[in-house]
Amino acid sequence: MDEQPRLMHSHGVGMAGHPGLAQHMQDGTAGTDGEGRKQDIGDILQQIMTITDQSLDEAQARKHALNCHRMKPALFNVLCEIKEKTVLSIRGAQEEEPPDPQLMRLDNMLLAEGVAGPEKGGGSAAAAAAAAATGGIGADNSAEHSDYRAKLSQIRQIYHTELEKYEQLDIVPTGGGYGQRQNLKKNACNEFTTHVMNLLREQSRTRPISPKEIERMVSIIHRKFSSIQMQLKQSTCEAVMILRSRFLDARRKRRNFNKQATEILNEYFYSHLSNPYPSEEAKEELAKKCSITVSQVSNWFGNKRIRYKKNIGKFQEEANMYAARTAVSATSVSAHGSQANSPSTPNSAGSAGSFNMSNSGDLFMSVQSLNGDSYQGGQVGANIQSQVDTLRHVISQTGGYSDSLAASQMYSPQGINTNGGWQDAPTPSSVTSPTEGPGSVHSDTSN
DNA sequence: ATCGATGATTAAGG
DNA sequence: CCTTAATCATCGAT
Repeated sequence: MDEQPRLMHSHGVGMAGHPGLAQHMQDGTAGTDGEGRKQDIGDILQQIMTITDQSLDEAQARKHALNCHRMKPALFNVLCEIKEKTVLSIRGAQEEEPPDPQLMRLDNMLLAEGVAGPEKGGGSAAAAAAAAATGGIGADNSAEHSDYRAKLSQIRQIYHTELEKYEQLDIVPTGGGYGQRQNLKKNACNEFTTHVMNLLREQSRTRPISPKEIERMVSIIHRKFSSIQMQLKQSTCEAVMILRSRFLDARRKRRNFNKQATEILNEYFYSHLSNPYPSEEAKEELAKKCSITVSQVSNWFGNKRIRYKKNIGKFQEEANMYAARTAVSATSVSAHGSQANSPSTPNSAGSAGSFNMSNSGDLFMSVQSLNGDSYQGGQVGANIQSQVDTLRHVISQTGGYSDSLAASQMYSPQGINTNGGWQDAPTPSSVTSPTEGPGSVHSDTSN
């Protein structure tokens, strides 16, 4: 495009298209004195100003005369050749790049995410509706999943409509570049390409534009559109990734466990406070009871342990409560019941099912805390109170702690000593806690 | 809007 | 794999 003035110049000179103008230009280039040049420019400007005065017919006739000039084809070819050598050789270098690995990666990913592939199912809206309609307990999960799918299909739709615009199909400049195009789908790329092609063909009547050059231009356009496509794919990938992280990252859709599950977990925790490492079976059982996964149980215990250890005081009340509960269920049958043989939690929330006192150490601890503060004793009843009394007695004998501060301090010897935690407990996951040797805990306590 | 509680993830160590 | 410790991101109450 930028060569236009020069080419026009060439035409003017070579073909005498505009006698007056050519004359002056020749004069201008030949003359060396500034005086004459200035005058030439003035003349040229004058002519340019008056060029619109010429009738259209006259211009057309002149153009026609140009086109039909006998020297035109030869000159045209020569000029094309020269242009080929000078201008086009510069950018002939980067042709036919190999398939971009990044593009392939993007394609693969889009395919894997179901964005690029064929539409599946009868429209995801229906699927989403169906999933949402199932309702019930699992509704939360499936609803979010369907929401995810709906969003994904939205992305997918945008992607496809956009992609179609930029897709390039069969623009075949057959033979000499004046060939016919076939199967032209109407989209931005093809429209633009044909437009440019037509424009260049039109101009090739007045400018030296070889068919080869048109072809090259087409390929340049295609490259540009390819890069647009690439960008589209890239941003689609990004969108999918964001969507994924938004919906599939469990952290982001965290739901608190329901109260019952928390109760069960807490009961297990506080009744095994000396060694709160449930075995694999225990975890499975807890998971089943709480309707959560085993790894969620593991997470819960991991979090609980660390948070309990970090701030025991904060958990006192909770500890009291669960310990008291355990104690109640244990004492209410007024028997030192041995464990149920399964690694089950002491008692399932609220029900008077399995009364078991996991170990006396824990009870001891719980009562210590009762001794300390804030326990109102409402539902517990007299037998607990008596135990409190007894233990208070014991405590006062052994340690001499008598105020609420003592309670929190008394927790630590349980197993968490100042040096760091339950670490001297038996190998965590290999111990099925309910079948523990009672003595060990006591010895722990006495430390 | 803010803030503590909480489930999940990550890094480091075994 | 397991753990701990730190951290993230959300929930839920205020």
